[in-house]
Amino acid sequence: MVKLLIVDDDPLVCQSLQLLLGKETDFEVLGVAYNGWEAIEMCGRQPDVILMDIQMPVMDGIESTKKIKQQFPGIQIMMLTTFQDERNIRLALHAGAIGYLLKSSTIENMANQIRAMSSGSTVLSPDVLKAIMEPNREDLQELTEREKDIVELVARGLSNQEISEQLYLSIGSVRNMLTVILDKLELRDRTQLAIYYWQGKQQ
Amino acid sequence: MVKLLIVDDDPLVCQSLQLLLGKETDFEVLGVAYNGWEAIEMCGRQPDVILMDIQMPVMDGIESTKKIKQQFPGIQIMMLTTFQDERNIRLALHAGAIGYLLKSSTIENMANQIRAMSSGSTVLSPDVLKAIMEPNREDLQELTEREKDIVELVARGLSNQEISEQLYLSIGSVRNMLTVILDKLELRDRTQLAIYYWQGKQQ
DNA sequence: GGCAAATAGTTACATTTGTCACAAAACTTC
DNA sequence: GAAGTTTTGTGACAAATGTAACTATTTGCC
Repeated sequence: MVKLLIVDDDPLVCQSLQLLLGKETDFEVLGVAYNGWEAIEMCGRQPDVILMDIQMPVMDGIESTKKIKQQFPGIQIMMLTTFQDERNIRLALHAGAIGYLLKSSTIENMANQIRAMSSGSTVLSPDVLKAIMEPNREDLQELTEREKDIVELVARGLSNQEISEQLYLSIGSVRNMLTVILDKLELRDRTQLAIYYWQGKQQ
Repeated sequence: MVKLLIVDDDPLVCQSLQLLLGKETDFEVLGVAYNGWEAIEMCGRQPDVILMDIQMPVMDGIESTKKIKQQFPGIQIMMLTTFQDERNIRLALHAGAIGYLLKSSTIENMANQIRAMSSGSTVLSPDVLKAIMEPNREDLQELTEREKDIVELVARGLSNQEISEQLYLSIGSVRNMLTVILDKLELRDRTQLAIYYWQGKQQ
């Protein structure tokens, strides 16, 4: 029997999840909470799995995930979200969540995902996995095409000389463009640019 | 009903998985293959999910995952492995696998993981997730403690000046140590080091 | 005690990097 | 065709980076 706690500021979401998941014979919904604070208080009831919304008033999903994981490391937490927000994925997983799913899943899928999670496996939507594995191109949009080319090569560890050869440019141009890129992204040097490319904005 | 294909060069593993998973009422084991080639041939039987060993003769799990995903994108592939090899994780996921699990899982857990996968979710062991998200410390072992400290800070984008302040060293020492680090890891500059730290060796 | 490694330092040098000012094609867009 | 952006370039400069040679403590170990 998997004991569940549902945390979402929208009562409608809570109720429908409670109703639908409650129908599964191997699930028991211990209760619902409408914000992070209430969620922490309700951990006394010893749930196995918490389904947690990310955006909530009072205390958001990531904050409360951190707190819960500190006090109750055995509880598995799955973040629920309406869209995949790349920034939050990393934060949530670092906070200790082991699932990150879109609310659009069918109940049957969700139930299977919860079962897999309850044994400790990490469950993600495929998009979410992609977002973790692939470089962060989202904020590179303010760059021109040519600038993006340069970023790619810097992120592979090439020197200005090598970049100029790859792209058939003079070194001076490469350096000028790099200055513009660093300025646009508010970074200081190529190393920070490479880190940004692969890791995204720090905190 | 989830239709399965089991691929492993060890007949014992194949047989026991076939026997144990076959007991689940919602699973049907379509067959077993002993290498990547056979696996591709057997995809004609239209499995939903393939459980695939990584190390196999003739054609390994990653190669055949790539091929299968090209020809049959709808088939979900879960890699099975006896230990978590950080290098293979990325390769397997890039090849198109959406699960990466240790063979040591119980059959019940494995069944739940397969069910979650069959709906398209990615399922990973928590260690595996950690390996993807956390920096690659494996080959940093040949460095001394102090050198690792420096690597950490370079990988956060700090300048030599800033590193020397953080660690209470002279800039000269930082630069000397960095030279040694780059030499040990066969890298050229701090940017390549940062990339290596976050991304690991480029294939 | 002696040896090896790790830690920390200095000085000097060559190279790379990043910035700035300025400019000229090439390309869109109105 | 005028205006604005993108792309490309030069030259000069300051700062940061990486390397090399050499030294001095400290630490752990046989």
